[in-house]
Amino acid sequence: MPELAEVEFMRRRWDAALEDAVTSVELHPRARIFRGVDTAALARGLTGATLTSSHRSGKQMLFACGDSGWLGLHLGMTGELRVEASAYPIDRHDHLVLRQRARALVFADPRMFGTVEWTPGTQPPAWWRDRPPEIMEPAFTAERLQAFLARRAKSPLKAVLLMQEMFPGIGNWMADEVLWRAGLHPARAAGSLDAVDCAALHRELRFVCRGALRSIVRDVDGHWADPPRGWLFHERWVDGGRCPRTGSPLVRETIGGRTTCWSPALQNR
DNA sequence: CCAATTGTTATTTA
DNA sequence: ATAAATAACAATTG
Repeated sequence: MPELAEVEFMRRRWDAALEDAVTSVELHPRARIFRGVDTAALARGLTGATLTSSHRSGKQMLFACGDSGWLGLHLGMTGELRVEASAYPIDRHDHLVLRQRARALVFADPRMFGTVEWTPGTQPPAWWRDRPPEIMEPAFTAERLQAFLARRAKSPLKAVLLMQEMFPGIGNWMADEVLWRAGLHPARAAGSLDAVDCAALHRELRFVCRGALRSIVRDVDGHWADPPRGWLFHERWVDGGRCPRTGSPLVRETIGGRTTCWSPALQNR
């Protein structure tokens, strides 16, 4: 479920725990979510440690745990972070529970496509240093975008927008939202865009990321808020959904291996 | 029973 | 060899 802004929402949930010590750790060591992780070292490193800061890059989160180490989390398709009361009993799909004096921090993920990782020591993990620029940052230029599209010339735009190495945080609904706003057909070959199309794509990528972060991160009764009215988001899963701009029927089909919703009347370039 | 799911990666195909 | 397409992962819901 979680894309850029939903991940940011989850990160901020755990910020309630910063500067507090972890008194104990509960986990299911054999859960697939811990594939490749030394769970004994993770439990040892986190017990008694203090969460000192939290970070996000795309859909990846990183929590600094004092001098002890770094906890990396990815929510996959169905992961979530929650804050529960200190006596909260671990539930079936909760894979990692960090207990503090005042609360319990829970990482749950029914489908276990998410990942947990632990890097001991004071230096952040190598993968964190190599993260690509966020779409909102100045380093995400139209020139970089155009060069990337040229290297994926024959792939449909929809598939290319899901590539995290260039578009960190973009997922299925955000990709559809961006292409809809840019008026670009999701099956259009990435290498066929001229400078004008490319500029439009660049502009709408930034618009959708900014708008999603501004709206979704707001807390509404313990859950994230919806994107603004008028966004494709509100129509894309509705049977008989209509394009918010043209009022014409929307179409759903598999493009780039994912269910894609688009407006034939609007996305004709 | 069948198909679907807002993610990523390994494997297969072209 | 490389890029693109597909299967796989796992659980749940309709």
